[in-house]
Amino acid sequence: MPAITLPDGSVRQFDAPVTGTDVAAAIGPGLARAALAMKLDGREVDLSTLIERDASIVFITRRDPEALELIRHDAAHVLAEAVQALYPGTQVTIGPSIENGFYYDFARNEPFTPEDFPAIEAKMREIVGRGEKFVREEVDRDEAITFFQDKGEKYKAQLIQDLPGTETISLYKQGEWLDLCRGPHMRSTADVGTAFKLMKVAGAYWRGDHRNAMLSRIYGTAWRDQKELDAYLHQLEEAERRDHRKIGKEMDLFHIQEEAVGSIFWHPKGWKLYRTVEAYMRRRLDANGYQEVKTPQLVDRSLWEKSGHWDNYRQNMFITQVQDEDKFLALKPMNCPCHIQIFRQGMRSYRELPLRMAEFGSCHRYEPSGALHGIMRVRAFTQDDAHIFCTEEQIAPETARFITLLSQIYADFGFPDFRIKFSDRPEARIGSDDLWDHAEQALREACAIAGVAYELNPGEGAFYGPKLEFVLRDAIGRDWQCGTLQVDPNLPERLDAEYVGEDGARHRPMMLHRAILGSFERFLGILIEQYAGRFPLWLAPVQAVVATIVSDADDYAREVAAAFARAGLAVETDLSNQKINAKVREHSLAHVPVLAVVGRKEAESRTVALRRLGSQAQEVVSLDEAVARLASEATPPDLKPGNMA
RNA sequence: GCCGGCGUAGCUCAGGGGUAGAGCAACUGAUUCGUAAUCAGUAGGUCCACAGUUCGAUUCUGUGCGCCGGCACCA
Repeated sequence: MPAITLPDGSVRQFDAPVTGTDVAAAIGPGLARAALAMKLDGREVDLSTLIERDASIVFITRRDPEALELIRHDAAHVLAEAVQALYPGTQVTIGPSIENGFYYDFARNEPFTPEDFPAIEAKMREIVGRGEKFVREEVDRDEAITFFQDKGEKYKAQLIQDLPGTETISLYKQGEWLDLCRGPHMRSTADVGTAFKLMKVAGAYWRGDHRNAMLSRIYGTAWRDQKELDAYLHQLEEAERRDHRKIGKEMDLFHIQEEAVGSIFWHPKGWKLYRTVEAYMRRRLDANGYQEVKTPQLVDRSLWEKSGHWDNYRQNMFITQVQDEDKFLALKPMNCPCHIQIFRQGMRSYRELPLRMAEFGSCHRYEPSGALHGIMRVRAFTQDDAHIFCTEEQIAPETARFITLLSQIYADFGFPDFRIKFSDRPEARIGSDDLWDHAEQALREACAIAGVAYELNPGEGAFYGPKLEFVLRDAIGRDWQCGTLQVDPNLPERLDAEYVGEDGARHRPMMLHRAILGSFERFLGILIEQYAGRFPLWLAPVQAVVATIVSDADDYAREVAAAFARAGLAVETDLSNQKINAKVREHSLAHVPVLAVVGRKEAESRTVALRRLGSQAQEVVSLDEAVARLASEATPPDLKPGNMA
């Protein structure tokens, strides 16, 4: 007879097997109404699950974080039913809950369009309104396969076929409609509520494999209530406003045009921003024991053959041939082979290790057209690349040192939070298990030393070694890998890098590929979105505009601008024949952080009226004080007094 | 690369089988004004490219290119 333990530690005895529904009802009518599902001994299950033995229960109500996932998963089922009701002959495949919502992949000859959404949403509301109970049914595997095959649902039949033989096959019914599903579900379709919205249609490969058929995916978002849904939609709108492509245009930072797809035309202001970031990075690297180098763009095929890129990466490389010559040169897609060439010059000693070789390396990769995205994913980019040549014992301390540097740099750019993914050995790999054990252990150790947490990304390491990936999130919620650190024993081997050890013998160094920004292009895109174009003063490409109220102040305005410029500030003047209101508006829209307004009063008293972006307030200060204050604020974080690296 | 959508002035967009329109920006003139748009005027277009249908295509059809959203890719 089951004894049920509740989260508060209390125990309830039942003299016959009970369901979660029974237990909730026994506790009280409020809970009976609110409970959507439960955790039975830690496992999420339907409320209707029969409990025959002693167990602990935690009920899941709409308030709980787990509820969102249930709502979204159930919404996917409701979407599938609605689509099959409206478009007979459509096959269902899978429909999971995802961050912020859900999707369902359908197989249908006609693709869906957003014009179909109102009808589908109406049908979904109807299904939710009916409040059909979700009923779980466990079935025999072969019967289930036959059942779905007879229905013409060949994808579902295949799914079951490929499930491991030990897996229980369960179906969930909602009224007449049913779907293969592991569960759990809430009580009925009514629990989905009405705070959902279909968002977009997309193509997606069956089972995520590009060799398979392309299915029609419908994305939706679903929330606990209308308020949450509205907030989410509002957040999306806000994110769109921050899109770096839009702001890049508004602030005149860069453009891309058809004749150079995937490459960026940096405009003066954009390039100023780029140079600010580059100069900062260079100072940080210099202060951290890196040696900067510069290596060739065009490198003969033979080096790529030795490095293995010619065999494994050629389809992504831009290859050139000079007229009348039989030689193939390739634009480098990465810098590592070139860095090894520098390492190989002369004889290296163990005393030189760890040797940290950095390059702002211009790389070209022929990325698939569909991968291109503004300045975040391009074909011509500049990595803040470095390779650390070291011994096996130095992997952990060097990695820890790297993480510390990276954290400092991300913090300076306004990203105190980032995610670390630890990718360990993949199926297809080279190198002994012993070597992998060592390398993985070293990375784990480094994370421990640096005091950072990571998530495991199993099997996602490079074929030659494990890696850490450092991920930042853009305004629209997309994740971008920026930093990386990869352990590579392979390339030094292939390209024959060696050093003389303490023992007088020759040894292979380890190589750590590492980047912090990833590429300047991607990182600047993320920076633009992070600040929505309202950069902190040290990053802003135009730091101040001196604007006049009357033309009598023109001379003084020029004087103010000259004083600002002498203090190293990027300053412009606006002597145009416009009202101050118009000037304020114009430069605010251009995201200029400081507006220094001068009229007759300021010219006479040798002051300026400072107005900061995003504030209505103005502060009148003396010219000298304005210069001192702004110059100090515009100092890059690594050059601030007391903050030197 | 694949699926879908889109491509009209510098920008944001409207329109539509009879060779195009708005607002902002630009330019000219007037205005000298105290913190988010002063007024008036002028100029600006191979309606992405090519082919087809048509008396006639920017509009319809096809192909290509590019962009956007996904998917796949991302040493």
